This record gives sequence, structure tokens and C-alpha cells, in this order.
Amino acid sequence: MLQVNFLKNNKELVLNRFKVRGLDAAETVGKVLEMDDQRKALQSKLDNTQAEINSASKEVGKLFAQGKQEEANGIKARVAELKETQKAVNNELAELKPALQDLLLTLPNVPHESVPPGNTDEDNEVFKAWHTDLPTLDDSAQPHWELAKKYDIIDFELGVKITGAGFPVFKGKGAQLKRALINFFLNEARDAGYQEIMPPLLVNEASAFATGQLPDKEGQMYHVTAQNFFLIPTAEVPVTNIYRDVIVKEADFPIKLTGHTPCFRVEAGSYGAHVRGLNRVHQFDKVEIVQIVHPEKSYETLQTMVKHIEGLLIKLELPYRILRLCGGDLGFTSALTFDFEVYSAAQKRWLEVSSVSNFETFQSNRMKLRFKNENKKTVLAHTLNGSALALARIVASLLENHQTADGITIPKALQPYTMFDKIS
RNA sequence: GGAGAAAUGGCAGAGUGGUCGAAUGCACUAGUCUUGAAAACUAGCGUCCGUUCACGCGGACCGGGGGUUCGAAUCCCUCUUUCUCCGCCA
Repeated sequence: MLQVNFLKNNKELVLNRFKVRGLDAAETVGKVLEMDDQRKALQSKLDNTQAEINSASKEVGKLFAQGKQEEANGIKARVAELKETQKAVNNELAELKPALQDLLLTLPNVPHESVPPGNTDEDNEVFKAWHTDLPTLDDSAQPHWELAKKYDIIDFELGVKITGAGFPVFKGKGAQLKRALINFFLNEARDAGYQEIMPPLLVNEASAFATGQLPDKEGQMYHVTAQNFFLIPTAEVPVTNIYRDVIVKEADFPIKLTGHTPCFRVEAGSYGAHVRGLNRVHQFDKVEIVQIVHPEKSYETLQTMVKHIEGLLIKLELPYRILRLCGGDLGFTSALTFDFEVYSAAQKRWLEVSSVSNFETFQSNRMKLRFKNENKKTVLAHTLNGSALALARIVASLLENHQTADGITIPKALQPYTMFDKIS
């Protein structure tokens, strides 16, 4: 959620930046500013009325103490009038404030100046290309869903029986590979200074709102209606919410958290070849990294997070590239996002395996995550997060890229975790 | 699931209708003292909104919401959470 004052002071800048998203928000922003002026006028009126009531009430107390009942009753009558005014103004405010809030919530984050304009993923900028030729496999190469069946490590049909489509069952070495990857990713994050968190997998409305899943993406989360909980679509939600309504000390920066959780996503309306196998599932495991930092440091931090994720892909010996998302592909809450894609020679296409974003104050404003700066002013912090990494698609990439005639080779860095060097 | 008790500032903990944004202690910050530190002493020390160049001023907030009253931390209703006991249970 954007801050009204920021909008007010940077109206032209904001409107221009929105254009890279293909968004013309002039009308909405104008309306927001207008409503905020109304809000302030009403607030002042309310405060002044309240001040009068307060001083009159004190007067009444004094007069009673002095036994001047008649005078006191006169003031009481005036207070009754003031209360009518107060009630009317209050009602107006009670209508205006949520309306203003709702309107403000329709505005996405302001894209960073480096975000290229564009409408679709074809307009994304290749920030870092793969450094050599893309790998090729011979004609016998198989996509991961075939390999999974061949080695009996992932059973998609069994998942359909137990739950439904998009809930694969990992078996034997498939399950072990997954567990190894989780440990590998968590240890790498720990070594990079991230504190490990095991959060709840269900969150309440306030938490889902704070990180921006509500109201924008309500349909994408599984909703436990009886208790009004949501199954988390990413660890970002519970982990970042640790700091909801918290004023941290500047000396605590940077706050670095990591966590592994299953992630649940409805992913409605997705069918066809591109969502086969592990390409898109309703439940997958992910290790997330989250940072809460000083506003001046957030872009520097974003680069270190990019480096961290890149390091993981290198250790897993996967061909990757890094994209800078264009305005049209940029998430609602993000100011700048880098996507990581791994090339699958078997599917002959790039698969998104990670996304790392700087939200600047968009999330912290919603969740009131602040710190005291050197002037003892309370200021919003910046939040960032990234997948490091998402399991399902990494498993797919590993199977496809490391397949050989006599089995799947496990990358060296992962072998201490899997305790085997081949799936055959 | 049943019965009872409670919720006040970073923490502990007073306050039961007006002078209470709230005593006191601890913690924290600054200063005095000291070669330095500790101790002692002095002062400061919540969040949000509005207004102001600023000092400041006005308003809201004592778990959330609503009510009674001229006036509510204090009385009433309701919700939530926590604790104790009983039951059930991984």
C-alpha cells in the first residue's frame, strides 16, 4: 500500500512510473488526494469539537463542586449540541476512511526506475544471460514426468487419488532428493547469515493482508472457511509477519530470515502442456529468504540476494539466466523483481525457479513495520524476499538436465545431503 | 469441551467516575561526578492523526468493538487472548 503523503509529494513521478506497468492512474490518484483532503478537514473539525466538549466537561465538574448547578446545566445543554455535531462528523469520517483505504489498495507499488516498460513476459530484460551455449540432449532425452515414472520417484496419479491433480507424491529416492534439497538450501541460507524459522502454515486475515495476498490475490489461496485461515502460498507471509506492528532498532538491521515450508496455491484455470508434471502444482516445497533492511540499503541487499540464489544454481550445475521483470510482469506489491529461469533441455524451454523482489515500503506500510532513525523519527523499513529455492521445478530441472543413459546424476554439492550419487 | 480468573507504557505493577497518558520500580537515553568504568545524583523516555518553518498546540489510544454519562483506564454489553482447574488428545 502506498503512502498518501508520498503520492501527494510525488504525483507526477508516480504517474509516470505507473506507465511502465501500462497503468494510467491519474484519475485514481487524483481522487485519493481529494478524499484525503476531505478526511483531514473532517478530522480537524472532529478534533476541535472534541476539544470543546472536553473543556466544557471539565467546567461542569468545577461548577458542580462549587454548587453552581444552574450554570452547570447550561453548559450541559451546549455539550449536547456539540455531541450532535461530533456524531455527524464522525459518521462522515467512518464512511470516508474505508472508502479512501479501498481506493488506495487498488494502486500497485511504484516500479523502480530501472524497470523496463512492457506488457508481457516477452518484454522482460535479460539481466544476465547463460554464459555458454545452451545444453542439448539427444533424442532419447525425456521430460521429468517420464523420468519420474521410469525411476518410480514421483507418482502423479497417486496424488490424484489421494487429493487431486497437482498434488504429486514423492517416493523413495524422489522423496530423499527433496529432503536433501531442503537441507541444502537451508544450510546455504544459514551460512549466509539467515536465521531459520519454522512458521505456521496457516495464517489469519491480518497476516495475509499485510504481505499483500489480500485483497489482491484472494482467489489464489486455499481458504479454511470455518476458522477463516488461509493456507500459505509462500513462507514470505508468516515469516515477514513476525515483524508486523513492530518498531525495530536500527542497529538490528539487516534482519535476515529463512524458512522452509510447503506452499499451497490454487492456480485456477491452468491447463495444458506447460503445466504438466512439476511445472505447476498446488502444493510444493520452498525455502524462502526474507530481509528487512534500512531503506538506503535495500537495492544493495537485493543484489546480494540475487548473488545468493545464483550461487545455489551454480552449485546445482544448472544452466540459468536472470531476468529483470518489465512493468507489465512485475507483481502488484513489488518495485523491482529479478526472476531466475533454468533451461530444460528436455522440454526445450526456460522454467522459472525463483523470484526475488524489493517491496520497498509497500509491505511495511501495510504491516506498520518501522524503525527509529538517527533523528528518532519512526520510519518505514524496506522488505525483500526471494525463493532460494522453489523445490518442485528444481527437481524437474535436475532430473531433466542431469539425465544420462544409466540414470540421473546428482550434483556433487548435493551428494552429502542425498547420500547417493545417482538415481537409477 | 466444562468451571473460574485476568488483560494498563519495553518489562513489572499501582490506579474503581472528573485535576490520569496514567504513580512507583526496573530497563533505556543524555548529563553531572570519575583518569575510565561502576555507583550515586539530575533530566528525558509510548504510538497514531491533525496543525505549525519551528518551539508548540489540539485530538485519539489503558486487549478489540459497542453502550451508559456533561465526563470512562475505572460502570454495562460483546468479542478475542492469556492463565488456573477438570475432561479429551498428538
